[in-house]
Amino acid sequence: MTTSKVYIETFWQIHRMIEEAGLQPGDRLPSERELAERLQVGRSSVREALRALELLGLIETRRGEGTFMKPFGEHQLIQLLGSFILQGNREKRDLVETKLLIERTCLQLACERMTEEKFEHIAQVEHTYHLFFRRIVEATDNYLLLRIWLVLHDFFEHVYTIDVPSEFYDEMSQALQKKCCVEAVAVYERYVMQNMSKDK
Amino acid sequence: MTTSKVYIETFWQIHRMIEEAGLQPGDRLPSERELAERLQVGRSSVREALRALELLGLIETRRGEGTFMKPFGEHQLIQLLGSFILQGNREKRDLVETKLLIERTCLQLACERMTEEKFEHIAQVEHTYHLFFRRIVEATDNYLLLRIWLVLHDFFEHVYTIDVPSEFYDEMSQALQKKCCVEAVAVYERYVMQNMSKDK
DNA sequence: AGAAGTTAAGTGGTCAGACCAGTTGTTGAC
DNA sequence: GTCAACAACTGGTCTGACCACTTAACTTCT
Repeated sequence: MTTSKVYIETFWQIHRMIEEAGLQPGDRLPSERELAERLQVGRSSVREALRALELLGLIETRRGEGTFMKPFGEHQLIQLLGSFILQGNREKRDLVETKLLIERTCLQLACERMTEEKFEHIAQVEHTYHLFFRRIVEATDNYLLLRIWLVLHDFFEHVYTIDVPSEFYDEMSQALQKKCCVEAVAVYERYVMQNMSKDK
Repeated sequence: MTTSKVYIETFWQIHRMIEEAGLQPGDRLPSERELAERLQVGRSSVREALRALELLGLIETRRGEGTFMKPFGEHQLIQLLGSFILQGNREKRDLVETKLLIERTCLQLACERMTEEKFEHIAQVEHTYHLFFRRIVEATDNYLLLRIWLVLHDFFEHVYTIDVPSEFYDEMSQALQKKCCVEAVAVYERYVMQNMSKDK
C-alpha cells in the first residue's frame, strides 16, 4: 500500500532523529553505515536522504570525518536556484535591475532603522562597494533580505565590475548619519543607478 | 587535485545536458543507466544528482516510466523548506517583510511599464491574491523578480493565508489603469501592508 | 618521558552487480 | 480485431567491495 519511497521515508526518519536528539549546529550525526543499520535500509537510501538534507542546508558532510549539523540559515537553496536563473542576456538585464531595486529598498529600510552604533559600523568599513553595502543591508536587520542580496551581488560580480567614486561613500555616509532616507536614495540613484544604466 | 565530488559534477553535467538539449516540461530524460554510461560514472552517483534536481523541482521520476522535466514553478523544495526554516518567528517576520517590500517594488515597476494589453490581462483574471499579483509581477517584465516573488509567495502561503477585501482589486485596477504609481502603492499599503502588520 | 613517525580503524565517496516493482509495447492465440 | 501473456525497458533498493581521507592509538627513536 505504502508505495512511499524508502529514501523519502528515511529522510523524514533522520529528520525526526535530529529533532528528538536535539542536535545542535556542529554536532555529529551517526555514520551512514550506522544509520542504515539502525533504520533497516540500505546505505544508498541513507545517502540519498542525506543528499536532500544537505541540499536543504541542514547538514554538511566531511569525508573521513562524518556528517555534521550545519548552522542555521545557510540555505543552499537560494544559491542553487540562483544558478538556474541566470542564463542568457535577458537574465543579466533582469539581474542588474533586480539588484538595483533591492538595494534601493534595503537602503531605505536601513536608513529608517539606522542607529548610531550601526552607523559607526558602516563608517569604519573599508570603502569597497561590497563591504559598504553589505553593512547597509545588514542594518535592515532582515536576514532574508541579506541572503537575497548576497546572492544577487555574488552573481553580479561575475558579470560586471562596480566602480563608484569615493564621493559616493562620503555623501552616503552623510545622508545615513542624518537618517535622511530621501537623500540617501537620491545619492544612490545618482551614483549607482545612473551609472549602471549607461554602462548598459 | 580537484577532489570535487562526482555527484556534484554529475548534477551540473545533467543540468547542462538539459539546457543544451533544450528540454521542455514533459520531455523525458535519458534513463539512469544511460546517463551513467554516457557520463562515465556510477549509477548511484547519477541517482544522487537526480535527487538534487528532483528536490529543486526540475525533474520528476516515475517508476517504470522514466525521468521527466517538470513544469516550472513546482518546487518540491519550498514545501520542505517551509517545515525547516520557518520555525523561528524571526524567520517568519523576515519573510513577511521581504515579501511586502518586494511586492511594493514590483508594483511600482509594473505600474510604470503597464500597457493596455497587460492591464486587460490583469483585469480579467480571477480575483485571488496569488493570480492577481502574479500578473502584476509579470508585468514588470523581469523574470528574476518573478522567480523571487514566486518563492517568497510559496513560502508565505504555507504560513499565512492572505485575505484582502474585493475593494482592493477594484481600487488597484483603477490605479493601474490610470498608471498612477503613487496611488497604486497607496492602495497596496492600505490594504496589504497594514493588514499584515496588524495580523502580526 | 617526550617527540616523531607508523599503523589501524572509522568515515564519506564511488562503483558494480544483482534483484524487485512497476510500465510499455510486442507477440500470439482466440 | 481483442485480449492475454510475455519480453524489454524503467526507476527503486540492497549488498559488498574498494578508494580517499581523518583521527587516534600505537609504536619507535632520541
